[in-house]
Amino acid sequence: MTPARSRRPGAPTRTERGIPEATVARLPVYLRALTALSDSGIATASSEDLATAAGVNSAKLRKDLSYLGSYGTRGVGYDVEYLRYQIAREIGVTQDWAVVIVGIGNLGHALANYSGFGTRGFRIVALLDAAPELVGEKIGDMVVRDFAELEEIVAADRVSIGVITTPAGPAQEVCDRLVAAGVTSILNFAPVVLSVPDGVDIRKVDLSIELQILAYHEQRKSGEAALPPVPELPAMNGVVTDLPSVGGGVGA
Amino acid sequence: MTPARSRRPGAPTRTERGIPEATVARLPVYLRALTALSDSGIATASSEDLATAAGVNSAKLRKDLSYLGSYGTRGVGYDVEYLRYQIAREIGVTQDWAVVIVGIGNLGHALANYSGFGTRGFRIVALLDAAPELVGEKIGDMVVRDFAELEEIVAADRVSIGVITTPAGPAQEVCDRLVAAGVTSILNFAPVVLSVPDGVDIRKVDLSIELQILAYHEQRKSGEAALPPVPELPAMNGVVTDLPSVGGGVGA
DNA sequence: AGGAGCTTGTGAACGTGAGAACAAAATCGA
DNA sequence: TCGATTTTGTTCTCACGTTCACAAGCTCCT
Repeated sequence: MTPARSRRPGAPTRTERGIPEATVARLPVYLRALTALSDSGIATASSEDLATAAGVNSAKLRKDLSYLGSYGTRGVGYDVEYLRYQIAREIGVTQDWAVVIVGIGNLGHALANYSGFGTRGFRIVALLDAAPELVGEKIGDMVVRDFAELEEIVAADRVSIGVITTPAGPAQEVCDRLVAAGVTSILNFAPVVLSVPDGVDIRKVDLSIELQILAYHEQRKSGEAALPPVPELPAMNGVVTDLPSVGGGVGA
Repeated sequence: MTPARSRRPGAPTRTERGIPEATVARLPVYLRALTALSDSGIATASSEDLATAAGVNSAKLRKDLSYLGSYGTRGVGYDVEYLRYQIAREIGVTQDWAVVIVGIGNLGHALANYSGFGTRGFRIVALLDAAPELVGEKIGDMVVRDFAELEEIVAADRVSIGVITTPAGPAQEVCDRLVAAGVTSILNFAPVVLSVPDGVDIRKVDLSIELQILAYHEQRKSGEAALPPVPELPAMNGVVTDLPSVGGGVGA
């Protein structure tokens, strides 16, 4: 065997850059699992414990964490509080991010009422809508303001994250205005593909797509033998195609 | 060369099984793009056109479509209506799927009010909540019913898809009840990892995770040089860890 | 003090997905 | 009728992500 007593050429140099995207997407899940363990009074957890709590494979979890650094102790596990802080810092939720929500329809309302933003990494600084009948409405301790005030608000509060909960129609225009105002991250609930310049991050949440993916698998389960044959240029009655936005309210 | 005049050993046998998961997740996007093209009165589209509308690479789109069969015409493109029908059929939205929503808090309200389910592949058959003060409330043309009626409703309406919009606490219990009642696909908005038996599909939509992913990239953009050094077992004041559910309302 | 027993961190194998490139097939014009 | 042009369907290659398996390293017990 003769295990070459490990002495790497260069220092390990914590990667600090280049965490795989798939790993980034799981870090918030680990953070939540760690919080749950912490609330249960558990001070130390093995990768197996953590993996179970987060619903993933333990090898994957260990590899994911290894991108952040070596925060565990062999033979023992991870210190829950310490690891929790490290992940929170890596994600960036040890500071508060200012957020605006555009489009105060049903979904915008729901997000605005959501009473957990203030002290938890994200701070809603404005609810915006272009419909005059909505402007001035009170939601929780906030008031809906006119979409025209966007630029002013973004500049004043250093807003970097925008949430779009408008219908599909005005979404691209709203997006363009957000980007022009200086927002560099967008969470889009409208059922459209938004185009943004390089340097702007965009993520999409789409209820209808999620349901359709479930429907596909559901059909596979129940319909095994009942699949209709492939029709040749069929009668097109009752073709189902799309689901409109959950949000609503911003006019042109 | 001697191109063996294509005559495959067996019939081409449309795969009919084994469409890659990544492709399945994009089919609804293509469906939406096709609907948009159709609404614009466009009868034929090339893979390039479609790819632009769907926000993907044209080679990827062609490969995705090839899993469904050969529905295009070389030198011409795709018949919009025909392809739209084929994708809708493959996904399974040419039929209606019965859906129940459990947890009529802010988000549950928003989804219930969402006026696009009826004629579009999914039909909400019940809104359920365990809180007595919510039961009986009218939302649109539906009435909130008691969660205790779940089993009866699932059996009567052949419900196969359940949407969970409760807080984290009761989510697993609600999930277990749904599964026991016969639901085999679940869309979960509660911020917990749900465990389900084999054969049950589950998908998760999580606002706080999406925001945290954006925050990570945002920090990378703005914080380049401002990253604090790694502290050794730091003071844990103000650590941000998690965001509670958007939904709410189901009591134990 | 030394060995037994755990658990992390990581190298290597494997599988899936993305993109480039091109042959096959269809239309259109001469 | 035949060649030029267009666009699909598919093959090949590369990159990424997942999982296995194990050496390194830590603690605890004797």
